[in-house]
Amino acid sequence: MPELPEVETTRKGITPKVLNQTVQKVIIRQHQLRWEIPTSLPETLAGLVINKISRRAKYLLLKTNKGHLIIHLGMSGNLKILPRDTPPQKHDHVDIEFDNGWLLRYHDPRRFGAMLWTEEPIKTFKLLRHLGPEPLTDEFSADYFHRQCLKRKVSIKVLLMDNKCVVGVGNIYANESLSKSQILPTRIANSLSLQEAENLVKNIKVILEKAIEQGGTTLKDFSAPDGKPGYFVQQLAVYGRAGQDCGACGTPIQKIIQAQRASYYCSTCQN
DNA sequence: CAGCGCCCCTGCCCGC
DNA sequence: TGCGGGCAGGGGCGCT
Repeated sequence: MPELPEVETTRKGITPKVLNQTVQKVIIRQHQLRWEIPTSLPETLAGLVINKISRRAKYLLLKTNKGHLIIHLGMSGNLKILPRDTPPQKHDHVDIEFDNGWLLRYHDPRRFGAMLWTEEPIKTFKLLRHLGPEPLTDEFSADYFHRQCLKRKVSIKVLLMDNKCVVGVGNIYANESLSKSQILPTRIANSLSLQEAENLVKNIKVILEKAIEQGGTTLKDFSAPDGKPGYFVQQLAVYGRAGQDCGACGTPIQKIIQAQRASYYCSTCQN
């Protein structure tokens, strides 16, 4: 479900009801996510104030003065803000209740997500330590990206989804960025010219920013914490459009599998 | 280290 | 209508 724009939409959505609020109670109905939720989390969090809500890659970071609650939504997770006594439904695994009467509810059918706690500095936390730059920062520049390309022999699509190179670009936006940049997903990374890398970097930023503006992409069941769907799905040029005509030239969109993930492209527009 | 394939899990859609 | 197979927005991990 969530790539960077969806996680960012979630972060913005929960902030008004969660920031500076005190945790009153934590209910865990299902501990088994990607990693087991610490059994001690309810007692750890009780009474703590969430004093910052940020994002690193696709991880949401809820800071308290004792440590960070780290939430990942995996493929199918979402967070909802609900009135405290809303009855739970299937796959509603965790509730975090606040003093202000609102509830932060974690829902994740496939349970590929995670909810972890760390008291060490967030930058050295194991899962975050080796991550590449955020795509929407200046650190993710054409020069940087082209240097990364030159030393890699994988396809450009696979490189875009490698968190050591750049974070937050998942399958939808990798395909869409390559489409907009007129680069085939199968191109070997080190074959990109500086101009192509520059263009690709620019388009990744443009597409992610536009997707954030539109509340992300709702394919099946993603929605913001207030229940609103994301509207970027209307902008998709290639993702999920196998067999349909390319909007620019009419050639049917192709679908192939790379690294166990679907890639979509126009064989006329992309080279 | 780079590259690659394997999984974790549920739900839905499609073809028979 | 029922059932089996394939596929889905992620990404850490273990192997070569």
